[in-house]
Amino acid sequence: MPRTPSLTPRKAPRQARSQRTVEALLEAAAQVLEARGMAGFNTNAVAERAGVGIGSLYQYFPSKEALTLGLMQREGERFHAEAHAALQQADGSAALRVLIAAAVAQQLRRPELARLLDVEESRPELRAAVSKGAFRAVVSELLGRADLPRQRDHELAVSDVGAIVRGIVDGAGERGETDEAGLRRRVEAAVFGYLRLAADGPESESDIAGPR
Amino acid sequence: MPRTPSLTPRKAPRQARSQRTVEALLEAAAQVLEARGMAGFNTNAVAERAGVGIGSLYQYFPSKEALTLGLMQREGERFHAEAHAALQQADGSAALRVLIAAAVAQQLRRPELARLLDVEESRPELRAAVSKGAFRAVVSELLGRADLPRQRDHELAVSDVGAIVRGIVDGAGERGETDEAGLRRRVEAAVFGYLRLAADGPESESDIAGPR
Amino acid sequence: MPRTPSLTPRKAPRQARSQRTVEALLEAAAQVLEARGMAGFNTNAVAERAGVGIGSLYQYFPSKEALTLGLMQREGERFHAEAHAALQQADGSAALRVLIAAAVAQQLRRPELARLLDVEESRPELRAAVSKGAFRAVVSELLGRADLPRQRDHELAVSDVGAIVRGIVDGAGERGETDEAGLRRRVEAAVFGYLRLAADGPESESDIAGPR
Amino acid sequence: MPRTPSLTPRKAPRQARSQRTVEALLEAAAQVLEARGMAGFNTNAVAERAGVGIGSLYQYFPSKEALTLGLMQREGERFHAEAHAALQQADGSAALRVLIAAAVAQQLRRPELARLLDVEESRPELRAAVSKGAFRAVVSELLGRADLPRQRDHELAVSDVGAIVRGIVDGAGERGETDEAGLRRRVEAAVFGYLRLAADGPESESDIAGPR
DNA sequence: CATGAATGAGGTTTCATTCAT
DNA sequence: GATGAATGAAACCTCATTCAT
Repeated sequence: MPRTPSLTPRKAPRQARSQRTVEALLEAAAQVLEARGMAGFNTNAVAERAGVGIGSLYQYFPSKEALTLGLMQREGERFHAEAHAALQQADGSAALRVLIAAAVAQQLRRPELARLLDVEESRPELRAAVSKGAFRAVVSELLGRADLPRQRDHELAVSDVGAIVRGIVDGAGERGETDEAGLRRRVEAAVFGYLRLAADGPESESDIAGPR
Repeated sequence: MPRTPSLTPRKAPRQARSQRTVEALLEAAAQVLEARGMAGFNTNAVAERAGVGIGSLYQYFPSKEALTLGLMQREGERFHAEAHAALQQADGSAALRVLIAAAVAQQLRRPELARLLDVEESRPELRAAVSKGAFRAVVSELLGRADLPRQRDHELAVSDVGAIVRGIVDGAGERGETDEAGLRRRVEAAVFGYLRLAADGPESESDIAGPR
Repeated sequence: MPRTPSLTPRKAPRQARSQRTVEALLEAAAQVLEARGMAGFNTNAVAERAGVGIGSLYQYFPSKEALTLGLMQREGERFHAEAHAALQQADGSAALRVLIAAAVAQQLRRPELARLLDVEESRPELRAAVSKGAFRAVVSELLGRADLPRQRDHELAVSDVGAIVRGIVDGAGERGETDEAGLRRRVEAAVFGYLRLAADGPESESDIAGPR
Repeated sequence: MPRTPSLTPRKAPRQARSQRTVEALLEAAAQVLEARGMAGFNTNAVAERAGVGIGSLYQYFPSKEALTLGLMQREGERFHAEAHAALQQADGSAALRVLIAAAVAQQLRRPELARLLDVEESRPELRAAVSKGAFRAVVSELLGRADLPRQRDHELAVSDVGAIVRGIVDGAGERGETDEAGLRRRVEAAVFGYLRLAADGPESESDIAGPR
C-alpha cells in the first residue's frame, strides 16, 4: 500500500496558509494605519506587525498601493453587504435609514481607520481602482424610489448624499464621538433635509430658509 | 533646541525682496500641490518652481509643515474676510447664505488646492495650529440667531454644518464642477435641511422622512 | 515615535551576512574617523568605505550617534577585558600598572582613533550612554586597596586618575609617540605621584613641592 | 575757510566701532559655544547674538575658523599674562604653583568654554595656528629651574605637564566643580608627583609605587 | 562699511522594493 | 514559498559664505 495520498488538493493547505497570511497582513495594515497614521504607514511596519517577512508581503501584494487597495476592499466588504440589504426595505426612506445606519456603524467601529481610508480614496490613483460603487449604486437606486422627493439632477444628488454622509461621519470620528444613535439622527437630518430642499419644484427656492 | 519642528515663520520678511520671495514660495507651493498632489509636494519642488534656492525656503519656513500652514493661512485669508462680512447680515439665514456662497466661491477658485488643504487640515499636528476658527466662529454665532432653528447641541451642529459644507464642496471640486450657483443651491439645501430637521422639537422626529 | 533618536542598535544581526556588514561598518567608521577626523566623519563616507549601501548602515545603527556609540563600544571591549584582568593582581600598585599598560597599549594601537573617541565621549549626549564604567570601576576598586595611599575624596581621585591617564596618553597620540615603555613609565609617574601627594595626611601639604 | 577737517585720523572712529564689533562678536561666540556646544556653534547664531549682520562677521573674520581662532586668542590672553607673571617667582616650584593657579582660575571662570576650546585646539588645522606656546614656553623655562627635579626628556615632560593640567582641569569643568583651592591642590599633586617620579635618577625607578 | 537675503553643497534619514539564501 | 538583508533614490534640512543694496 502506497503512502496514503492526501485527499485534499495538494494546494489546499498552502492556500489556507496563504489566506491566513493575507488576512494577517490586512489586519496589520489596519492597525498600523490606526496607530501611526498615514505618515507611519509603511510596508516594513505592516509586515513586522503581521509577523511575516517583508518578502511575503510583496508575494501577496505587488506594491504598497495594492495593499492599501486590499485594505479598502476588506473594510468595504461588510458595509457593502449591509448596504445591499438596505434594498430589501419596502420604501425608500426606510432603506435610506438602513443605509445610513450601516455607514454610521462602519465608521464607529474603527473611526480613525475609516477616516483615513476615506481620505486615501480621494487620491486620483486610487479613485479609479476603488469600486466604491456599492454605496453609490444603492443610493442611486433608492433616490429613484417613489416615496423620496425626485431630484433635479439624479447623479449630483447621489454624489451629494455620499459627501454629506462621509463628511458628518468622518467629522464625528475625528472628534471621537461614540453616540451611535445621535450620530445616526444627525446624518438622517442632513440627508433627508437635503433631499427635501434640493428637490425640484417651484416653491422650493423660496422655501429654503423657510420659517420655523 | 526644539525637537518639535516649529510651525511659525522663522523670520519676518522685512525687505521688499523677501516679501516677493515669500509670496513666490506660497504660490509655488499652491501650484505644486495642485499639479502633483500631496505625494509630489516636497520642498525641493516648491523651491524650484518658486525659482529660489532651497535655502531660501527654509529661511522663511522652518519646516515643510510650516510651509503647508502658511499656505493654509494664505488661502484662508480671503475667505475669512468674506466670512466675517457675513455677520453684517440682518438675519441668520441670509448670513448663512453669504457664508455658504463664500465657501463655494473659495472652493471653485482653486478646487484641487482647496480640497487638498482640507484633507491636510485633518492631520492631528496641523489641526491644533490652524486657526480654522474663522468659519467655525461665524457659524457658531449664526446658529444662535433667532430666525434659525435652535439646535439640540450647539457645538455638534456647528461641526456638522462645517462637515456638510466641506463634504459637498470638496466632492464637487473632485468632480470638476464649475456651476457656482447650482452648487450653492445644493449646499444651502443640505445645511438648511439639516438645521430644520436636526432642531429639537416634538414633531421633528416623526417628520424626518417627511411626506412627499 | 521617539523624538530623541535611539542610540541602541536597531536590529541585532542574525545571519552571518549581517554580522559581516556590521563589522565592516564599524571598521569603516574607525577608518573614516582616523583619516578625515570628526569633520569628515559622515554616514555616507562610512557606508561607502564599508562597501555597503547607506540604507544598510541605518538598518543596524538607527542614527549617526548610534554608530559612534557602537564604535566606542567596539574599541572599548578589548580594553575592558584587560582592565578587568588587572583586578587579579595581588596588590593595588601592580594592578594599577597593568591597567595603565592596557590604556597605553590601547592608545598606541590606533592613537588618532582613541583620541577622537575620547573627545567624543565628552559630548553630553554620549556621556550618558557610554558605559565607561569599566575603567572607572576598576580604578575605583584599586584605589581602595591597602597598599595604595588612602585618598581624601575617593570619587574625585578616581576621576583625576582617569583624566591624568587620558590626558597624557592622548597627548602622546597627538604627537605620534610610539615608545610604549616610555609612555607607560611617564603615566605611572603621574598617577603614582598624584596618589602619593594627593593622599590625605598631615605632612602632605608641606611636602608637595618636596625637596630636590 | 574750508570745512574744519577732523583732527583725529579719519579711521579712528571707525576703528573704535570696529573694536566694539569685534569684541561683541567674540563674546557672542563664547556665549553661543557655552550655550549650545560645538554642534550649535555656527556663524549665523554668533552674528545674531552679537547683534550684527552676518556680513559684518565676515568683514572681521574671513571664515569660521578665523573666528574660532580669535576666540582662542582672546581667552588665552589673560591666562598668558598670568603665566608670564609666574616667571617672576624666585623658585621654580612657587612659579609652577602660580602657573597652575592661573590655569585653574581660567578653567573655573568659564569651564564649558575652556573645555570646548581645549578640544578644538586639538584639531589639526588649528593646532598649527594656535600659539599655545605661552603656557608651554613658561613650563619649559620653569622645568629648567634648579629647585625642580631634572627630567629625562625635557620636551616630553613639558608636554606631559600640560596634558596633566589640562586633563584634570577639563574633567573638573565637565563635572561642574567649583572648589578652586581643592582643584588647585589636586593639580599640584599630579604635577609635582609626576615631576618627582618621572625625573631620572637611579632610585626613582624602584621608588615608583613607593612604600606605604 | 553694514546689512541680511540668497545660495546650494552636503549631511542625515526613510522606505518601497528586490533578490540571494 | 518564506525570509530578511541589502539597496539607493529621494526627502528634509543646515549653515558657511557671497553679494546686491
